[in-house]
Formats: sequence, structure tokens, C-alpha cells
Amino acid sequence: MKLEESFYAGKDPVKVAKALLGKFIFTRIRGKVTAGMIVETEAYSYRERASHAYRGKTKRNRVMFGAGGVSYVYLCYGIHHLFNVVTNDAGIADAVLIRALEPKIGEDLMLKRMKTKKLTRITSGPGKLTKALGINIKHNGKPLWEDELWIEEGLPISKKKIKASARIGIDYAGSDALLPWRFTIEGNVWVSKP
DNA sequence: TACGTGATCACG
DNA sequence: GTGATCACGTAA
Repeated sequence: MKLEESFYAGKDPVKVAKALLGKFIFTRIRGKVTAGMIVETEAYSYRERASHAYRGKTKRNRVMFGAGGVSYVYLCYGIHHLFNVVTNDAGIADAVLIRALEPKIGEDLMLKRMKTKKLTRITSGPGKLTKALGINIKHNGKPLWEDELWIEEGLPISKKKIKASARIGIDYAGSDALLPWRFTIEGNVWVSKP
């Protein structure tokens, strides 16, 4: 079952970040399906300095200012595409970054995209998982219940297994870098920094 | 630890 | 226009 708009729209990004653990991200590119279970997320709010939306609307972040339930994909360091889920209401620019997946469907195609044969750590990081699933800038701004990129109900994750920690790679955000808004499934080997 | 890589953003 | 910066990954 695909998650509906109500899962994202009007919802706090921290709550959605936790709720997304265990859910499955699917892509269907040129008819080929790949999917992975979300094992690591980070919440971003326009109210704090780590967010792209902190300084207001720009060409890059404009989809964050729309209603929840669409993707926000952008190019990072000129090389990596990063995939976010927009949450909350229009005008409240909140989002959740997907940082790691556990491969579930179409592993052979993911290996091909990653140019490796070993099914290890190929989706353990925000830049890698988009490459493995074929997500790129053209998916930016698309609702997450369409036919090329979507999210489905997955495995239930008990609250006890959800671990909070500080977000990665945002030292520039000063004290906001300390917010415990990174969520991982404790013990899962596919998280980005074990 | 160092650096590739290119769009983006805040300046003028 | 231009230059600094960057929600990363890999090699070393």
C-alpha cells in the first residue's frame, strides 16, 4: 500500500522522520523496479539553520514551501543527488532527508548501477541510495504516490529500536547542529555511519 | 585527511 | 557577472 498524502501533509518533520523508518521506497525506471527499506532519516525545519529553507524560498528549495507529500531532490557537491520528503503544510518548509536504505527488491540492478558485485553498503548514504535507485533531479517536486517513485507501508519498527542522534555534515549550522534529529534503526547494518 | 565537482546563492 | 560554499563519497 502506497502511503497517502495524509502521511506527510500537515505533519511535523521529526514525527515523519521517525515514522518513515521501516517504510519501503520504490522506483520504477524504464519498467524496472527497485526498492529498499528506510533505515536512517534526518528531519529539517525551516526554523533552524541547517535547513535549506532557513533563508527563505529560492529556486532550489521551492518545493519545500509547497504542501507535504512531494519529493525534494537536489544536487549536492556537484556530484550526488540527495532525496528528501517534504512534510507539513504549504508555507511551512519542512522536510525529511532519507540517508540510508536496506536493499529489498531489484538488488541486481542496484549492483549494476553502483558498478559493484558485492551487496554490501551500496545504499548506506544519501548520495549512494539515490544512485542505486536511479533517483535524480527530474524527480524533484513529484508526489510520492505516483508510478516512478513512491513510498509504501513496510515493516513495523518498535519505538525501542529507534535511536536519535545529531545530524551529519551540518557543522555550519552552529548550535542547531546539536539537535537530535537523525533517526536510525538501532543495530541495522545498513545505516550510513555504523 | 584531502579533494573532486558544479549548481546555487549572496554579493555587486 | 563572480566567488565561496556545500544535508557526500572515495581514496589513502
